[in-house]
Amino acid sequence: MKKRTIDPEQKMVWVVSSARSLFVARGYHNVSIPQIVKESGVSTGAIYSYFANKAELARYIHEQTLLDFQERFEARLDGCMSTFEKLRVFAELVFEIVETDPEQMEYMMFMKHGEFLLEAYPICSTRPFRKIQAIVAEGIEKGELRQGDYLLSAVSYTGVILRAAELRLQGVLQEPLAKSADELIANAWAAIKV
Amino acid sequence: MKKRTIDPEQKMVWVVSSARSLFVARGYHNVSIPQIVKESGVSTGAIYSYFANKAELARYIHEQTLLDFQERFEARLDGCMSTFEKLRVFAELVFEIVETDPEQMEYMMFMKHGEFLLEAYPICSTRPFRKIQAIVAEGIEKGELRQGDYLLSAVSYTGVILRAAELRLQGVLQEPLAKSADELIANAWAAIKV
DNA sequence: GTCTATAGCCCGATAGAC
DNA sequence: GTCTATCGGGCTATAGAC
Repeated sequence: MKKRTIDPEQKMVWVVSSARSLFVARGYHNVSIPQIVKESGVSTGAIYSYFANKAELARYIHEQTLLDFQERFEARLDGCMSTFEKLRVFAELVFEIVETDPEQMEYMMFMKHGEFLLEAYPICSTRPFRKIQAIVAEGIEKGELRQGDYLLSAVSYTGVILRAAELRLQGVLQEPLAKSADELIANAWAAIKV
Repeated sequence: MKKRTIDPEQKMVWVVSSARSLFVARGYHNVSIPQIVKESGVSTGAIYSYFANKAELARYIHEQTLLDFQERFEARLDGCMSTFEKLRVFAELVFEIVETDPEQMEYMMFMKHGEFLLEAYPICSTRPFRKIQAIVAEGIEKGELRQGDYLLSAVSYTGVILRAAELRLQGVLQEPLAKSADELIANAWAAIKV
C-alpha cells in the first residue's frame, strides 16, 4: 500500500483533464499555467516535470484524443460489410462523442488550427481521415457509390456529419444528435450513393 | 489638394489589411501590435487612435469580412428562381472566394471560435446563415426538397460546401474548386433533393 | 492627429529548498 | 519527485512631445 504520496500518474491525469476543459472553454492562449495549477491542484513544478512546456501539454492531449477516436472507430468497423454500414459507424461514433463527451469532440474539431501546432497541420494524414477515404474509394470501385473523385465524395459525406456535429456543439441544433442521426446519415449517404 | 499628410483612412486600410494577413497566417494571439506596426508602416499611436484595442481591431475585420460576403451573396441571389439555383449561387460564391481571396475565407471560417470574441459566438444569427435556412425551408415547402427538418437540410447542404472549402484551404484538395464545383454542388444537392 | 518611448503587467519557465 | 518563490521577457496600452 502506498500511503505517502499520490500516484504521479493520477496527477498527470488531473492535469490533462483540467487542461483539456480549460483549453476547450477558453482557448489555448487564454489559459495560463497558474490557472491549470489552481484547477488541477497540481503544482507548477510537477506539471513541468511531466511536460516540457505548455505547447507539449496541449499536443499530448490532442494526440490522446485523436488516438481514442481512432481506436473506437476501428473497433466498430469490425464486422461491417457494406460501405453504407462502415460510413454509418463513423457518423454514429461522431454523434455519440458529441453528446457524451463534447469536450473531446471540440478538442478534435477546433484545436487543430495552428494554436499550438506550429507546423501546418496534416489533418489529411490523420488515420481516421485516411480510413474514410479508403472506404469511399472502395465503395466506388464496388459500385456502391457514384463514380467520381473519391476525395470529393469523402469530403461530401464527412462534411454533412461534421458540420452537424459542429452546429450541435455550438448549440444551434437543439435536439440531441441521436434523434437526428437517421436523417443526417441518410442525407450524407444520398450525397454520394449511386 | 492634400499634400502634407497621408489620408488617415488610407492608413486604416493598411492596418486592417496587414492585420488580416497576420491574423490568418499566425493566429490572433501570435500577432503582436509591434508586428502590425512593422508590417503596415503605421505607428502604434495611430493604430490605437482608430481602434480601442487589439480585440476591437480583430472584431472590425471580422465584421467587414462577413458584411462583404453577405452583400455579394445577396446581390447574386437576385434573379435566381429555383431553390437549386439559389443554393448553387451560395456554393459558387464560397468557392470563388476561396480561390481569389483565401484570406477572407479563412478569416470567416477559422477566426470565429472564441479567439477574440468573448461572448459565445452567435453564428446562427449571421445573415447569410439565416438566408440559407430560409431558402431551404421554402424549398421544402415548394416540394423541391425532401421533407424533413429544414435545419438539418441546411446543415447538410452547407456541410458539403464548407468542408470542401476548408480542405481546399488546407491544401488537402489540390485542384482549384472551380474544377470540382459541379461535382460538389451535385453532391450537396443530392443530399437534400426530393 | 501622430509619433516615440516606456510603464506596468502577467506569463512561462526555472532555481533551489525539501 | 515536488513544492514555492521569483526572474526575465514580451506584451498591450498610454503618456507626453510634436
